[in-house]
Amino acid sequence: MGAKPEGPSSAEVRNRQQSNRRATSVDVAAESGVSQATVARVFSSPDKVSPATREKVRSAAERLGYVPNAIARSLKSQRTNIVGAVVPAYGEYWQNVLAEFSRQLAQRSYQLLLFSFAKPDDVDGALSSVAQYRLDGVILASATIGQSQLGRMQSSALPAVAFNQPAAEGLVPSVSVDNEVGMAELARHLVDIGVGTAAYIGGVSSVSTDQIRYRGAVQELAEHGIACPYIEAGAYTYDAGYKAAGQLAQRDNLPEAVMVGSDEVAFGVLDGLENAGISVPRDLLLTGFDGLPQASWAGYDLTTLVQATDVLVAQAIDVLLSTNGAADKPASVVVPGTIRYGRTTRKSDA
Amino acid sequence: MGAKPEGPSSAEVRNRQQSNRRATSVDVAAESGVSQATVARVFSSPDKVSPATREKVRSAAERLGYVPNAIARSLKSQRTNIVGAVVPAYGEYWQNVLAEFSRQLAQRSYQLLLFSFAKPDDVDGALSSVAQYRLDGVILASATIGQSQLGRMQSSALPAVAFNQPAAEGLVPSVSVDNEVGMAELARHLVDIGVGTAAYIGGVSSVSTDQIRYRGAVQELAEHGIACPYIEAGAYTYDAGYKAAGQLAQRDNLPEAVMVGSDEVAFGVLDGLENAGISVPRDLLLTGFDGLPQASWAGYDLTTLVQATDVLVAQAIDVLLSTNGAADKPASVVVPGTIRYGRTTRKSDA
DNA sequence: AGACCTTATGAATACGTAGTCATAGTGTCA
DNA sequence: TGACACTATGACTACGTATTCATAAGGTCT
Repeated sequence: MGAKPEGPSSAEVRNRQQSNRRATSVDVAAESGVSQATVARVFSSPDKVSPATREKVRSAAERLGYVPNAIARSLKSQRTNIVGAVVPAYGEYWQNVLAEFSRQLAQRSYQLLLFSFAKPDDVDGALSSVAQYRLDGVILASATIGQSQLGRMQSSALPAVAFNQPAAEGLVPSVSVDNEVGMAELARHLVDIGVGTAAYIGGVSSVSTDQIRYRGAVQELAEHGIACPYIEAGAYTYDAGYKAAGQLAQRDNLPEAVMVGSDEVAFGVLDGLENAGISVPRDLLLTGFDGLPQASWAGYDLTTLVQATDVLVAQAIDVLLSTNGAADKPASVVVPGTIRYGRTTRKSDA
Repeated sequence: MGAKPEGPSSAEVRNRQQSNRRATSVDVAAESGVSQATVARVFSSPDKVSPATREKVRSAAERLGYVPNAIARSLKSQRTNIVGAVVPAYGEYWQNVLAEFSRQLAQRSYQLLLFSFAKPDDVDGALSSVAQYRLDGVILASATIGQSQLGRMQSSALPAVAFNQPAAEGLVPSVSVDNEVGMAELARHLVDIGVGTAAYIGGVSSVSTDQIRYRGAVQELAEHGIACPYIEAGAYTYDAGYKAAGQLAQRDNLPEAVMVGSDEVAFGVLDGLENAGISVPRDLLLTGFDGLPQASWAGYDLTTLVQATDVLVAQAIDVLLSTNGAADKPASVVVPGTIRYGRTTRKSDA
């Protein structure tokens, strides 16, 4: 008789497993002989509970396999500990950014809820989806989020931060790399090594980062009397770059250098040029933008502007989670980039 | 007097904006003169409400800027419409898989909640985090999720599916590419083109996919009297492959072909070999595994086993969302891969 | 010892929705 | 016309937790 450890409790357990219902704080309260309020306190503010009670509750919880229900917690406390991210489904750059967000948010014990979209048209759907979950904040990545959509965000109570989306400045707090200066510095580098003619290959000309990066290149080059025609690849993909390079190669007057608006496109351009018999850097110099991991791979070894993704992301999270209602004007953080000097601008005839 | 469209309503709006509180179904009910229940029905099962009422409620909701609260809905309905994903934070392969999951889940109007981890030790934290949210299911990616952790998943009520994680078979429903046969087919391809000696470079030898892929290579090669020593790169990264290639190059007896357990490592191996003056495919043939987008890039043009990520993901989602309690044994889906023939196994002396 | 403060706990309530049950109204058939 | 089926709607409750308020116990100070 005396060897029976906890009679009613194990019956409890069996009942619950049978009914296949997760244990609640009420169950734990009954099991440990305290009130539901105390159970809640044990899991949310343990120091308000005496050590003895705490232990009693903890062990009861363990026995029942109790896990606090974050949904209920969120409903009551009005915070979800979840940050949303509206991001394009594809693209090396965004995948890297996303991974970094996820990592840093996890460190702060936030989760990341993903709202990805394949086509720009899907953004609306993603955004209205976002509104349903009462997130603690939302990251708006991708420049294909329109002004009107940003405006709607602005009027909603949801804290938001635009990531690398210069067009959002003034509407929504934003964090970006210094696109214009970065591209200008790359241009300056080309000037320094004696380039006399150049061209620029962008992804999609209507995208704000594309425009600003191009502007940086044009202005810097113009100061040295160098023109810089714009070529549109049509997408931010390897293939688009590959094709653009093919067309460029057919021209009779090849520029001495080509500046590409993003690394992923630049890889395509590089391979496309080689395929057309144009050797980089022998026949033509090449620069990228973003600083993707692949840019450092020996196969490419691309000169590019490296975005400090970790810093950008850290800033974005700071802005997002410290959005006190007292913000009169949306913050707008700009982080400088760093040039990575690769073989694609190493003049062989130097 | 008669020109005043809706007196109390606009006051309502102002009050709410002032108090900065989101409108609820109760507010909408008051505004439109119906009960809260009817408002709820308009948004969850519209066909149970007469068209007239429906319209009345919709317009009131619009006026108040009402958006249904998914948290409350989830609490009540016991389903969240959210699927969790436990995934390594880094690695090309996982990033691609994740993007595909996100895309396909969005299509089925599910959201993806990300639990990424940087080190294998962080998996525990991620998993206990997962348990708090009452997700509709969870995707366990990465082979670094241990057996005991899988066992715990199994006993929890949460539907789970292991993605490309052969070790999980029998414990948890799983979906994988056919690692063993895939690698064997690559080996067979090498045999067919006359390779006489080979080596295998894996990532981490304790990982189950690594072991199974190696087994596939070894067995097929053994049938043709070819040995295949195992070399461990130490990580599933470009750098690890690059270093491994450097060490391999110092040997005096170079194999005719090297099979690498994953594309990302293979890229490193390729560049590392070239760096050591070993030309692929002239001096050595090379195969990868996974079928990353970069494998098709002209710069690499790698022979590899392409995983049909879209199919794998679709299968995983199916298994996850159709997990009827009636499943006696965990399903275990294996999807065949397809060889991509690139320049890295194109014998120049043929 | 009385007044007072601190700590630990419980009872009760609210978060915003979905679903159950009851009810009034409307139409159908014999 | 009465019995019956069906539709549209409202009142009410439950989901599982956090928090406020009240209360009891214990400790401290003069």
